[in-house]
Amino acid sequence: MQIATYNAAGSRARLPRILDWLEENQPDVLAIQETKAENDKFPLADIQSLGYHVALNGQKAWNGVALLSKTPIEDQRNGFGDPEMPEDARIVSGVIQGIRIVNTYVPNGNTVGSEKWDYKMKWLERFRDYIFDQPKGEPMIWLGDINIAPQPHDVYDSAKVLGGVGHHPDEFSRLSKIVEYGLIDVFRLHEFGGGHFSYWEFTVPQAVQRGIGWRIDHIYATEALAEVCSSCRIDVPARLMEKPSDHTFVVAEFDL
DNA sequence: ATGGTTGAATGTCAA
Repeated sequence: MQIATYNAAGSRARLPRILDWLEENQPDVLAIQETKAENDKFPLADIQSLGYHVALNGQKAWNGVALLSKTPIEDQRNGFGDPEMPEDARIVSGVIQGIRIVNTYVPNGNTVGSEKWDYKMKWLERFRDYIFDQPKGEPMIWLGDINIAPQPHDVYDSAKVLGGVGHHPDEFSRLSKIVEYGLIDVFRLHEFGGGHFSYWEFTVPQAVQRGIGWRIDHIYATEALAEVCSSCRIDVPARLMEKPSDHTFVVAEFDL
């Protein structure tokens, strides 16, 4: 089973990239973030025509997540389902082939100390409870744009950006409390070194070529699933194609 | 390097 994640930075603007990648790679599941479209504006028919079932949690202009699957998606759940939390479209989850798949677009945080930063901290704390509410012992995959590069070698220059958004101790501690549930970052089962990134800022010229990137798009799996994860790769060439997103695809293979 | 680029929406915000 191949499962992938992609922050599209606009599902309509990125439709050619999405369709090309689906046709070429034929993943069983693709989790998309930043669809930036209300559900009725998502390019549903184009994706369905490639044989995918789609679960949507969209909103106008910003955020928005989608879950694509070759097999039916059961028990779709959008958001936290918590009246205490804003209803911005950042979570879509469903059960695919018996596995609970949770696709998230974690808040960016903008600037350390800002209102958006405070929301990111609150969101991560609430998401810890969301994960811990999942039945223990059942297989689960959490993937998406995590907006945190948790280790020094997950960013191009840790010393330079440490303490800023995306590479801050307050993010590290909150992410740790989520994965304490028993979630394993499957990319790090296969790659131990630096220089592997999934996101490069639009505003940095030749960022990919210069290695100025971040690994903030992750795939986490519960232990039994992680044990059968045979590969996890980042599709860097897809970031170099025409009209790319600022992120690229991360894909993991599970031998089920 | 305090600008730079992009998307969605159409003035301006978010990333």
